[in-house]
Amino acid sequence: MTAKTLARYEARVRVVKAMAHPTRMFIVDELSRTGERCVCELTEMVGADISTVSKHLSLLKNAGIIQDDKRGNQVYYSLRVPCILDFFRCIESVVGCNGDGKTKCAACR
Amino acid sequence: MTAKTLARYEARVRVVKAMAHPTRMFIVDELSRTGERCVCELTEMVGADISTVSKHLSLLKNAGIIQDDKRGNQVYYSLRVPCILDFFRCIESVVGCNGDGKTKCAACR
DNA sequence: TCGGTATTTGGCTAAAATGCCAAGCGTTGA
DNA sequence: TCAACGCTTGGCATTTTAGCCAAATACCGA
Repeated sequence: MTAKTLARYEARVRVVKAMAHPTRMFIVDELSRTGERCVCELTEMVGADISTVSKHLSLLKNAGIIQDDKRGNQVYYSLRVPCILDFFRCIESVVGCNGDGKTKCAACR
Repeated sequence: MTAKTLARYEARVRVVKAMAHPTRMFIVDELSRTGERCVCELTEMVGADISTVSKHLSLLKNAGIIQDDKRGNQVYYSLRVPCILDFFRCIESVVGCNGDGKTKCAACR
């Protein structure tokens, strides 16, 4: 594996890792359905400490998946790249595809 | 977030986490292009200890992404779910989409 | 049966990820 | 001006992940 090839995989991994947590996945899913949410709303939905949620949001933002918009003393987050929505379809396909060749699986043709 | 909702995200996370490593992502990509590879072939391509690669393969297998086929004293691995291929397209879309509304991005419409 | 090859597993150390509390900061409204 | 609110950041303990070596296991050919 060349350095260049490795770099390409590392770029992908940054995005994938950002999604590799139940709370963060929930947040992205929630933002995809409601457009935007402030930190306190997400915190209540998630049920964790607000500092924890804030760090999850920061991580998603650094990965380029969400963006923030400060309004008053609140910060609203929303998806930065609509394409991230396809991500869930992809994952769900794998989750629901048991590979036996019989089960219906959207992505398995 | 209900227990049921959490469970759904955790199922997704298991798949996503399995892909969240450069070596494992490379392996899946390689298998998608060549059909199957034995452990020693992948080990040489990756350039890590064979035990390390073996553990990565075990992890991918447990996530339901790849399957193994023992033949002689070698073990050949291949993709178990073809739908995992869409995964790369999705990620690549996010990686290549800077969200400025100008850049071309397959998934961003 | 024995040595050699291919792979997995156990053990261990180092690094990264999580989550809470406490402290810091900017904004709003008295 | 100041107290309250919303959020972020620093610090710290705990858990998870990664990767190497060594040992164990499985199979092949002589």
